[in-house]
Amino acid sequence: MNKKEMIVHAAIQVFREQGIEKTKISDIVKAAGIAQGTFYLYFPSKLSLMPAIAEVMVEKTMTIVQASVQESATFSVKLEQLVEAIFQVTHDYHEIQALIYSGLASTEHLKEWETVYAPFYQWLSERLQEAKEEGIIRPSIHADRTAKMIIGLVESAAEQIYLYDSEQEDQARIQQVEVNDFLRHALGMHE
Amino acid sequence: MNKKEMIVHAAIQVFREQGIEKTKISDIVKAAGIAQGTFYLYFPSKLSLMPAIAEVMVEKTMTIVQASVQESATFSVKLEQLVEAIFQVTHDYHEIQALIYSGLASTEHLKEWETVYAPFYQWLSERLQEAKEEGIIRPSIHADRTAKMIIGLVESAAEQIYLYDSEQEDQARIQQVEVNDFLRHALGMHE
Amino acid sequence: MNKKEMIVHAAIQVFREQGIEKTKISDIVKAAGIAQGTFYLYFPSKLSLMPAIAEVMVEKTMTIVQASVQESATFSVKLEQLVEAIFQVTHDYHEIQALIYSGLASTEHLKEWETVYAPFYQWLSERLQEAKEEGIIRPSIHADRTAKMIIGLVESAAEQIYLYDSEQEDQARIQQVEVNDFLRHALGMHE
Amino acid sequence: MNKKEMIVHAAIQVFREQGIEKTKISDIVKAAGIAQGTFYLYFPSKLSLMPAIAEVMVEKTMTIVQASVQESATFSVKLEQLVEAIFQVTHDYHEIQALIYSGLASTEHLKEWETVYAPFYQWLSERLQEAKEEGIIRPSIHADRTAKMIIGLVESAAEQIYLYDSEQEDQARIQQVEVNDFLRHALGMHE
DNA sequence: TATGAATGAGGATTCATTCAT
DNA sequence: TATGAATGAATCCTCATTCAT
Repeated sequence: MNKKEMIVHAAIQVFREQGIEKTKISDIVKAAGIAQGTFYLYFPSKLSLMPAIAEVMVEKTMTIVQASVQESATFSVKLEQLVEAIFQVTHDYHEIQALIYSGLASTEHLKEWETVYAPFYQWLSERLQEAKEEGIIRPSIHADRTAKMIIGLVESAAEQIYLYDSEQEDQARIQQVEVNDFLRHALGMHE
Repeated sequence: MNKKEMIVHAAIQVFREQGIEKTKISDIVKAAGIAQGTFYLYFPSKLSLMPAIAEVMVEKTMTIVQASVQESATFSVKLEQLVEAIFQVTHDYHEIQALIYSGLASTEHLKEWETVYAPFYQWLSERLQEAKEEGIIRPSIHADRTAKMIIGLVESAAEQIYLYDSEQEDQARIQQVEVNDFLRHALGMHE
Repeated sequence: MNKKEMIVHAAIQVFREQGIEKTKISDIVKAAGIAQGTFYLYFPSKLSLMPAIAEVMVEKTMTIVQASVQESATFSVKLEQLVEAIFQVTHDYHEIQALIYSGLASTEHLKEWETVYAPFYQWLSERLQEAKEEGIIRPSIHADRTAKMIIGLVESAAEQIYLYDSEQEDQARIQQVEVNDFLRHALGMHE
Repeated sequence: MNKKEMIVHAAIQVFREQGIEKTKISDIVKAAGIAQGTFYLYFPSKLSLMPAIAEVMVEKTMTIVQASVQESATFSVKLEQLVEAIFQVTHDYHEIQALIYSGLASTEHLKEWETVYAPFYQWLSERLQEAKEEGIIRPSIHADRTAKMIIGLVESAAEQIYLYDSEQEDQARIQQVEVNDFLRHALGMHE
């Protein structure tokens, strides 16, 4: 892992522990095990870390999603596995997701959001397209748009749980079932 | 408009222009046309503004929603009008929504989120309950949870538009249709 | 004495003691008995102090010159008194003069030099003009130019002493005599 | 040109462009086209460059002076040629002269000033001595002191021009005539 | 209530200098 | 000799907060 990656990973860790506002650059470098000045060789400011962090987070998500979703499963199961994976990532990293969101939103890095999320959107879009061709979901589904909508919906549903009821695992289970049900109907799935 | 409101409105304006992080209290008081010290007569800190801002925003949203949704309309139409209203508010205030989100999320004001959004959730939950009782939507719908899910979905769908395609009104139209379609199926509406 | 003046005087004192380079803003504020931040209410940087310091120094010089030079004295004596005064000021403040020079020279404040020195130049120019009219100095003297030349010459002669022989008062005496002699001839004075 | 000279010349160039204070060693090495660490193989610090720069400047001056002043000319003409040469050098390098002055003055390198200027002072002192022996200038002239005084006077007169009227060549001409006149009288030259 | 100059702790940032390669 | 990434002490500067008026 090179220095830049070390900084990003240290930042994720520290941000999770104490939030962005309260995190000093000195905390990040301490966690990364590098000198104060070294930070500035790679990033001009704290906020400029955000796109790099977002990228890592989406990669993590993709990794978990791809590990969770079995190629051989039916689309219906795949969808459940996707929801499961997103709830999982949100559970593990919900502080970070809020941070990324605000970090990207509050800066000029907005445009990078699309780029960063692109592989995730694309992956789901392809799965939807297949399902549509197999007649498993209603033909009126527009794969690209629906992919974004589903990811948005599931993330927001998952965040709601950990936002308010951060301890209650039960709530997560119930919410997840509800989301699956909601999606199945929304997509017009039969069986 | 009293001083407290002046501060809140000045803050919304300045936050929209330069983001939360880059905004100093001195910027806010300058915009509000008051003295530095006066701020502290009304708010103990910059972040304590957030719930007040969120409240104003949700009020704006509720006002628009209630103005848009006709009591006499069918549930199906009501739902469309709700989507329309949320897209509208998001269009006008999408920067602020990100700010509120990050502002509430990054502080200890998290708990207030629920309070602030409560009237909106409740309003939709009641509409869903009615529709369920009238047999217009599937009986398996859990009104409270679904209300949150719908608002989350519609907001995230609307934000996606204004995040990337902030100028393209057409995109908004198409996305809106898609959302309506998605919701109708998800709720299991017949007719 | 207002805060701005307090800062300028503290800066002069500290610069004399330890030089510009080695002086931290924190040293200046400590000497001025004010808080760190207060400095920045009045000056944006250390170098921006220079014109203000130069002004004070020229005022000091003018004060000493005017106290030393008797209105009733002959021009010849006035000139000697002027030389005496400049050697005096240079003796007391030679560190500062180098600082002012480099401080003004190394920044964009060059134009202010003229303004700051103007009253001194003018005072001598008027004396020269009088002497010319009285036939005490040669008629070919151009009062304005010669005033600057004399001040430049005497300052540089005085600095040379304190630059190299900073302790040797004798050297100063001899150099002063030499300068007076030089000037008397240069001006074509017959007593 | 060896590395040491490359560094000195790069430093002169960068100092002229942005002043001493604002110049980082990294700027100098960039201009010199060498690596950061290489600087320290030749100079222990930024300020230790100053004597080397001063030396180069005095060499330049001496070269111009020696090229301008004809051995065969009368002392009167030699003096004019000297003034001409100093005005020339000041015109070309007045920023640097201020820098050297402040650079040498603000450090512990003060003693080196004498060394660096020595050949120039000595050259003029010898010319004055000759003129004195030939009875061309008044016998009361002290060659060594007067040499320093003259160089100080001419440099300060020249700087005044380029400090304020950096574009006005006419001013330089007039000032030069005045200086020559002033010197001729000061030295008590007949013929 | 309202003011705004003053505060000073906190943290960002710089940059001369080092040293393993 | 030459390199340039890494260092971290030194210092700048900000800005939330206070308080005398």
